[in-house]
Amino acid sequence: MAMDRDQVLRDAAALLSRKSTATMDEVARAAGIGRATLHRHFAGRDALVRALEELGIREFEVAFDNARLDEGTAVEALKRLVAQAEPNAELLAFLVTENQLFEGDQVNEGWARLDARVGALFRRGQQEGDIRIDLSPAWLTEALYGLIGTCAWAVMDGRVAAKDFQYMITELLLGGARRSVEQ
Amino acid sequence: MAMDRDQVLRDAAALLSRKSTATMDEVARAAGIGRATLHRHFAGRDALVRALEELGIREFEVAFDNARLDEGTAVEALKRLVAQAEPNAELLAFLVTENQLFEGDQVNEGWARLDARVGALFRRGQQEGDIRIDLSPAWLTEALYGLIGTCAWAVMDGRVAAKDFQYMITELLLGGARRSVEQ
DNA sequence: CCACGATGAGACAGTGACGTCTCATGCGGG
DNA sequence: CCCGCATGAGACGTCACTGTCTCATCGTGG
Repeated sequence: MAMDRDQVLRDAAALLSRKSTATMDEVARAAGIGRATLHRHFAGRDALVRALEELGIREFEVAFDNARLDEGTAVEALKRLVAQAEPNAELLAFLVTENQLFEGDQVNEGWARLDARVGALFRRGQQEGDIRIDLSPAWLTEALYGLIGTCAWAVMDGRVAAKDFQYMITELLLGGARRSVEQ
Repeated sequence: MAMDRDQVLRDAAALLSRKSTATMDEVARAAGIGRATLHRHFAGRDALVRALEELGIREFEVAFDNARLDEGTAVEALKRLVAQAEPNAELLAFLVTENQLFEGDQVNEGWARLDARVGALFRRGQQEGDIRIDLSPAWLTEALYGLIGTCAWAVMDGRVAAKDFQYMITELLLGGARRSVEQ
């Protein structure tokens, strides 16, 4: 009976990230509930999107905490972060692409905080000599988001195996595609 | 007087990739034309999206040809490809995220051909020993698209300088973020 | 200078999604 | 066992977008 609000939001994100013009009815069916129930819990489409944003921020705050970004090397922390982010990758994919949220230059405070944490992680890696300094933390942050979203889509479409999620992202982001001598 | 059809499509892609629910009126204003004119050239929203798809495929076919993917090493060819793709990066970003185009598993033939060319490039790099074999060509292809789109957005939002476009993508995709010993 | 073609602005009806409502169903707790 | 509450299905009016139309304007070529 009790509708799993977070699960509904996750299903909505999975659909909307691929078909952003989806109807409220389509969203409801994708989540396995009726349209009326969807409207009972989210006043409208805007409210739904804002709830998605809130859930995303909340989940990633938790993921960041669980990844213990301050422990060990930045590289190790980044791998933990990707692993923690996986369950909400589709949500991230939706939020990254749906930038109508950030209209009017009033970037959401929560996102700014997350951006700062990721940026700080890359900056720490640069200071410790583990991360290249010719790639800006801002770009590395964007690239991390982009690769997580891209991989989430690739998994959804069956082009990448779900079990390879963390490996594909971290290996590409950290090591790159080029085959080095020592590898 | 003469409306630049391709430029209108590019402006539309830049807007729609960030706000996929944008109105036809918003698209027209973003392109600097009237709504009536937009409708004169594109029968409707579907026709507009299909025109975007066609333009994207056409432009990237040309970009691929100009990049001469068969010449030199795969790494060199990839760098040329990214450079050639830059003018249409926003278009690619829209097409990659707007996967409602590919409903019903009837993937557009043109896209399949482009995918095949990129995949073949990575495969050649793997065979020649320049590209890692533990990252599948399918994933590398997706990652390339994703990074181009992500970088296009980052440039649009001012988080990455436009002049760094090619460098940021190729260096991250090929070399990764980790600082190697010999670098 | 004139005529033609394209464009922008606005009006107009049609349409489809939205948001709200009611009612019947079904599960769970008391 | 029965009551209560959440849900699903459907109906309904509203509204925003759509697609088409007309008309005035503009600049371009003849």
